[in-house]
Amino acid sequence: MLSNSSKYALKAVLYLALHTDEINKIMVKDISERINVPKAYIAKLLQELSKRKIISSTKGPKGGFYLNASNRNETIMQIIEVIDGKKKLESCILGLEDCNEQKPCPIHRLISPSRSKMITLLETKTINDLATDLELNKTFLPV
Amino acid sequence: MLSNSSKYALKAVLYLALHTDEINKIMVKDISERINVPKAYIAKLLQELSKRKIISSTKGPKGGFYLNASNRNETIMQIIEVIDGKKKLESCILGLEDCNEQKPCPIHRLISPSRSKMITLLETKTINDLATDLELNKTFLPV
DNA sequence: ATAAAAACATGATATTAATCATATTTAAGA
DNA sequence: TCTTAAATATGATTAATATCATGTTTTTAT
Ligand code: FES
Ligand code: FES
Repeated sequence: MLSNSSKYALKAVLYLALHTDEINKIMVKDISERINVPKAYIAKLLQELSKRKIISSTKGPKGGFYLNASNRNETIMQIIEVIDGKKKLESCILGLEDCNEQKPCPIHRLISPSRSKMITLLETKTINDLATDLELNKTFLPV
Repeated sequence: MLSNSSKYALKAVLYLALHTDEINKIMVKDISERINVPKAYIAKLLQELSKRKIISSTKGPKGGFYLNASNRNETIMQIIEVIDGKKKLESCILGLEDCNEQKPCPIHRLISPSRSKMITLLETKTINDLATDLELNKTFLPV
């Protein structure tokens, strides 16, 4: 469903949501340790997210990664899109070129409603929404 | 979501459902051509499915692969399980060791109901069900 | 100005999944 | 019973992901 890279990216961004802001930044070494993902690997992902303005960063001493208010309103899907590309979730489950109601493959109707629901949720929920759940201990983000 | 291998396997089994029985078998070379999957690749998958009794086969001249009545009542999920393993669909989308309601990850509640629905359907629908839809032109299986 | 600390850019290696190849076994038919 | 046509078993190669490494640029503080 999601690549390892997307999972890691999502974890990292949620960690940033809980522990950073414009004042309190965190560097890749610390993120890596806290979410238990290899430093060089998560660094590459964070750099990509930063380039696409999903997260923020500043170089140099006292620099690091963080989320600003605008970043917090990005949706889950935007992260997934940057890392995995959009088609991955929407493509035909049997690998048909294009997935639609007019010429559905044998399992299209079985999974399409559930999948659409899922996609809509991922497109709607923001980083902030998930961070709030975590803060209220409604959900958990183990290492 | 599904591996390439599972997709191919599913296509192949559906093709068998439409075009074979105990009398009329088909050999791997022909399946390969009709579903547009490399011969050596689909051969390996069919052999695995045959070993697990999801499909039937006989060796030697006039031999080939086919579905018997019992095969037709296998569910979609059984095919996926043989090829991909069950955990692939049920595992936590963030890669958490175990996915459950007690300690849900931040997106568990977003996707869990849809995913459960999907899994139930895959566990319920049989090869025969899908083949019937195809025969009635309710669904399509392009190459 | 300069040194140090951080992200950034780029590329190399390792692991896994996808694909291909081939020798062996089994069954049908002459 | 011998030849041939098929699946079967096993392994090799290739391609895609995941992982790691390192030099470059920017910024802060001396
Ligand atoms: S056509 Fe296959 S999932 Fe939509
Ligand atoms: S705990 Fe992550 S999807 Fe269930």
